[in-house]
Amino acid sequence: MCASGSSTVTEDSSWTGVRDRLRARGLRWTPQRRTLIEVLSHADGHVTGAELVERCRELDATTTPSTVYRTLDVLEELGLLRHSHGADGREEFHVQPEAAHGHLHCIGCGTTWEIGADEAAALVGSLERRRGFAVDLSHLSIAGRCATCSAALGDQD
Amino acid sequence: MCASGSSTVTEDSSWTGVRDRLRARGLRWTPQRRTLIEVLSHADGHVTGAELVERCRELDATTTPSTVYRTLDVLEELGLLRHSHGADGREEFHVQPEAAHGHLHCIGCGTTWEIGADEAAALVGSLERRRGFAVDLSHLSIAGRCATCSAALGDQD
DNA sequence: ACGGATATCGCAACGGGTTGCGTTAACGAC
DNA sequence: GTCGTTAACGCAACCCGTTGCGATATCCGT
Repeated sequence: MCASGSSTVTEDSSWTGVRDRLRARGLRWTPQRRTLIEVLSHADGHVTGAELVERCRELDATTTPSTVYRTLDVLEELGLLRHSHGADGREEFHVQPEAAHGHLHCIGCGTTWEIGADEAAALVGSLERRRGFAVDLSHLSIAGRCATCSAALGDQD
Repeated sequence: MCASGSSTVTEDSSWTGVRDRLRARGLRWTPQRRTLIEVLSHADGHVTGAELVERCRELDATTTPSTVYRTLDVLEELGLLRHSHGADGREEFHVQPEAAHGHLHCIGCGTTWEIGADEAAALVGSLERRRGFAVDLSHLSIAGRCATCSAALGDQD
């Protein structure tokens, strides 16, 4: 729904150029990679590694986990995606990192929200100033309790 | 420094009372749990689950991972420890949570630093104000690049 | 179109952690 | 001390992700 750009979108989101970007680096364009790119080009937002493997298997039943994970690593090096770890420690991939953003995860209800650069500014700025530490926002995952769950705790517990 | 209380500390850090706290809840005091408590009472700071299993095995070669992890869950419920996930998503346990603190992990050199409530105040306060979200500081792990590694990148890359 | 260099594949095994289930044993009651 | 209840144990299997290695196939030069 509403890919940010041209009107007739044929799923061009840098994915079309991947083949050449790989080759330019001496890397190869294989059927397995094509499959994963296909999957990724239809994924928006966040996906776990296992989900990606699953979806690849739908397109090509012979898909192997190791190949998928290895290709994900390559694509991350190319900057086409980023990964972080959810509240449970599992991998979560961010496709098409148009804007770096972190995540907020409520341990009460399990809901996840995105937080943008503006909201994280306080944290990022503070660490940058005090330590010279450059926060990788896209890898940031913060756990806690959302307003609703906090209130619920206050009420009944 | 300054274990909150008596002067001569014989590793009494709530560990001594665990047995009774368990029983008070209808839970049981078993040799396996005793072993884990023994290990925990000598661990300070951060340990991974695997490390704890390892150390338990040193005391009791028959130790089983599942038992250790299950007991860790119980102890966490009792508030005797907390766990978070490192940059690689692996579990990390914080023993004797005297003061909640988060972690900073440099993806360049791999070093980890603790950040206290004061340093996280900016973040915590901002999210609290804007969303009513109560951050679980002890579960917070921030990835990025430390001053040194950032500088190195600027120089040569 | 062919052939060589080597990136990638697929397999199998591993590592950390979790889960289901039948068996054992801790604990409270008598 | 004995007994019954049931928490906890240990095993085996699983899940997600990673790694080593021999086999395959992509790509480049000719």
